[in-house]
Amino acid sequence: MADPSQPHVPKRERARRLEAARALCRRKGVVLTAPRALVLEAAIGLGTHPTADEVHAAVHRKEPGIGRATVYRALEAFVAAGVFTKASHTGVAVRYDAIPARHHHLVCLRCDRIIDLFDGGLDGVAVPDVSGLGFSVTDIQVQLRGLCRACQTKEEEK
Amino acid sequence: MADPSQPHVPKRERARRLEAARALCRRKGVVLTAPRALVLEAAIGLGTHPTADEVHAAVHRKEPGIGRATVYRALEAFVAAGVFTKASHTGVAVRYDAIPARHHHLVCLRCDRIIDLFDGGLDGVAVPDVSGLGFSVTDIQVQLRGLCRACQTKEEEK
DNA sequence: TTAAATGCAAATTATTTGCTCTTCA
DNA sequence: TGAAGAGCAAATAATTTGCATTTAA
Repeated sequence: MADPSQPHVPKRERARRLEAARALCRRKGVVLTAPRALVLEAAIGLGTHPTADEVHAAVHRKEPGIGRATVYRALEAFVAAGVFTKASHTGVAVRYDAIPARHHHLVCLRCDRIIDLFDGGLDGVAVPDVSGLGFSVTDIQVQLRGLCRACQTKEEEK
Repeated sequence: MADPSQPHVPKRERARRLEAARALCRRKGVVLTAPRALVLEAAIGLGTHPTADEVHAAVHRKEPGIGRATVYRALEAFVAAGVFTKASHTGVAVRYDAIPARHHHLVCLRCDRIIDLFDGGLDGVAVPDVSGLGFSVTDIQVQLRGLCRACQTKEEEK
């Protein structure tokens, strides 16, 4: 089931990513148990931006014994270690934005708070031409991810 | 329950936003029924980036008869009309990103597909200084939102 | 040998849907 | 009058948690 809008990632590149991810796990002290190794491999192998359930399905095909919770927990462990990131999402609930004017967002990775950022410099970012990918852009937005003040304090306390 | 990390939005500004939103609804043919008017007011009044449930709670305080589904449907109607946007989230499931290298995303607003974009120009965007907001940035990412090729076709068919 | 990871099932949370009743053009 | 919106309850989907068991440093 190839995804035509997702440029194909060659096998060599995926192998490279996998090796880099393994190395990062080692460095960060994330133990690569057998189930986690499968999760890592599946998530990278899928190539797109898989959901936890898609990863679970792929893993489950190879090793039916592996449960959903294990996959969810492994993915979160990878995110915590900086091996993966979450794309276009924080928190479990949709957040609505009532400001029509162009603006940007500070996204706290710990508490999912979103803070508005009005910044002329960012507004000036030129929209690259992605028509070659068949994509039509209606909106451009910069996300700065990190920790809000409150969460920085909480992290220090740990 | 004021949110200290969210700069306070003065009453005058909120009133302006509310009026602009009402005008946009009129122009887009979104009928502002009584429940929808309350949703609009609550979502803008909350000032932050509320979840559907937070909006529902606020509306419910004023008018206990209004159900959750009505709030969800109203918010989606506003998004469809371009009155609101979704901040930092598309789709209902978290999507994981296995690419550690700096890159950006095309986000399809219709099918929630995420497409990687490697673009030197965007990589060069300078991170603005937001230490004044107490925020520490670890990552900057540009999101281009719009419609992927497949969804453009589907929209035309409608 | 002990803290961390797993597997399963149950619980929670977020969102959607079916259906009937109401409302507004 | 006829299509769109509302309200409620039930269904579905995504994610988390509790707990007994296994595994890796």
